[in-house]
Amino acid sequence: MYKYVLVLVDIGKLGAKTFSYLIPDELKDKIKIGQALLVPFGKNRKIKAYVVGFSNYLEAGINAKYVDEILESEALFSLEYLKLLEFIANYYFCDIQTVLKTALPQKFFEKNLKKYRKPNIENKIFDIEEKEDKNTLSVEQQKVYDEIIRINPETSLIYGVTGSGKTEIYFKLIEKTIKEGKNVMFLAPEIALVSQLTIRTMERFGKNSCAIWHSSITEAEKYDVWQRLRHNEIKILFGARSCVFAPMNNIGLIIIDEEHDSSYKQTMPNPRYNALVVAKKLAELYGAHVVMGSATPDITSYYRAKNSNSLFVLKERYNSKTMPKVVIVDMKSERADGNYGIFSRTLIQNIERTISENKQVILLINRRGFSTYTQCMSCGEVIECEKCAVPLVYHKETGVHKCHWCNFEAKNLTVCPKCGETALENFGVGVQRVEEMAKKIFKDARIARLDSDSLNKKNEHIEILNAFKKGEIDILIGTQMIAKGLDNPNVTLVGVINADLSFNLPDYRSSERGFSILTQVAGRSGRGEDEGKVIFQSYNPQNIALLNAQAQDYAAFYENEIEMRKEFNYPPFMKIIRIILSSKTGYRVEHASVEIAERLRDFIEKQSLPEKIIVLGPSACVLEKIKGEYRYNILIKNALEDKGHEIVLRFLRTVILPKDIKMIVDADPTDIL
DNA sequence: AGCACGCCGACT
DNA sequence: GTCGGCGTGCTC
Repeated sequence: MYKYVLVLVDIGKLGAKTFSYLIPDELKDKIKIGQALLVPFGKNRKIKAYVVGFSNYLEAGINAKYVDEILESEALFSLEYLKLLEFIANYYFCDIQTVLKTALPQKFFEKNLKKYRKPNIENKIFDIEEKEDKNTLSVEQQKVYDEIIRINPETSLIYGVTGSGKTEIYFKLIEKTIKEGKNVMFLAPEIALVSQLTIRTMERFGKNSCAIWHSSITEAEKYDVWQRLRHNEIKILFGARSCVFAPMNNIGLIIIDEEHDSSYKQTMPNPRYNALVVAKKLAELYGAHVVMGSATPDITSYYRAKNSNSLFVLKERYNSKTMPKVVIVDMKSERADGNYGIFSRTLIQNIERTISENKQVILLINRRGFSTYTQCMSCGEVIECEKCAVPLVYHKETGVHKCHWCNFEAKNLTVCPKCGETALENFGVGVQRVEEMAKKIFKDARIARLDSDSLNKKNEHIEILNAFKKGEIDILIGTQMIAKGLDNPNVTLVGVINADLSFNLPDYRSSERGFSILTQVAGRSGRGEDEGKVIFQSYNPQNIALLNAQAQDYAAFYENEIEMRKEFNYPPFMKIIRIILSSKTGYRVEHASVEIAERLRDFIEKQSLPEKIIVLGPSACVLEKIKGEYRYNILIKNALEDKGHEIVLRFLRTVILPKDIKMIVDADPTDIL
């Protein structure tokens, strides 16, 4: 029997920590993992703490106190659950407390200790009419479904062009899983998509035993859903990234729709987890299956699926709709012909025709604000954010120069901060400029803009989308937000103002992202009866990824991309772990980075695994200064999967940094800027 | 978070 | 000379 119980407490902004307490005799055998205890903390304070483990010894110098009592005898999570979180902590190089703090609803840590009543909230915001199951699978869909069942891989990838009806296959799989008495977790990358999916699925399966889990549901609801999950009252759980932390038992199937989407990876605070990785681990723990789907799969997912006989392809559009016709317009020759505008003649003509036919247009410009940078025409100074070393972006609507990295805003900036001349000019094209130009050119058209800056006003986003759906808007102009999910049969033209933008970031995944965005927007065109058209404007029309996107040929894109990945040792051939060091003082981080990289190389050399782990850097990050912090990064490429990970983890445990230097470790980063 | 310890300005 | 400012650090 154990002497001490290991407990998680939540102490303010510093995050959660674990502490050890003595188990009093009367509570021996009664304390279990996942229970809430009342423990003394600091001077005459009592706080709530969750049981996360047991032990028989203490670190030197610690004076353990006794547990007061058990607050909630019913466990809120299981040992398996903790194991999952432990895996995440190791994989993403952070401590288990941080993972626990992210995973558990905040309500768990509430100060007041009064007993919780079950909140009388229905986690069902929808009015659902159950529809009859009259949708039969097409021959191709049925074939894919049968193959998945026959081969039965742990992880399947359905690669199907937009509109090929992946959802119908998901439904069949859900049906089968539920019949077998198991539960389903259904993930989508964004809350809006989760809602759509939920409605469709509930129409099909009824709304009983369904629930939703993502960062925007209320704490009370989360608490309620948590309890229902613990009592196995939920059969289908819909959610976004954080849904993988919901304590669902008896999972038989995890569906991950739009698996290529970068939202599945948490980039900001630790743990920087990827829901796909967690889902696979979850599935492993429960003997469940993972089924992923995408029209533009993640290169790594596709590679793995292809090489493990778990790739399933849907080639045809459902209801045999034709794919939209895609045209690339060479903006260089447009200039040579004297058109220096944002819109090519082809695009203008097509927009005019589309509107005159009472059809709708979507224009994508992957850049917020009015312009891309502001320069002084007197001294040449480019206006940068003082804290971030990136150009400030002019937002005409609000008359403000804004930093897209720290949200700093300079108001009424009319004179050059360096030379004092009134000679500032805005260069480059952002959504706001496109909107302005479009309003000038298409005077009679009803035009709206949708980007993350227009989200400030509540509900504006939804109102715009509704208006567009109702046909009250002719041209919808937006950033990549509009590339996803929009299903509007009246849209027959999609224009991409600058198709080169996404390809030109100094990052190994920029081609993949570019291809994916272009393919996704292209898929917004021609979803109804009429054939769709897509126009990509480009200054580099020979770009292979762009041509692949034009041909909507993922397989060709994949073949090119995988060659590059192989040649330069990028994923899937080697995994990346990125160490970012930062500090207010530039030379301090630089020195620390050099030292750490050296020690890391030594450490790895001692393992004698030549060429299996490569350490690159340190080098200044592409974004070398953010929020006043200078940034350096070390890139580790690892061909040993888990073993390499383990070596890096062991090394990192030996690192002690001066406190003015911060370190972030990002496993499988989505970008390396 | 709370509560203690700790080293510099204006007060009965 | 002291009361108290909230900066920093610790809580099993």
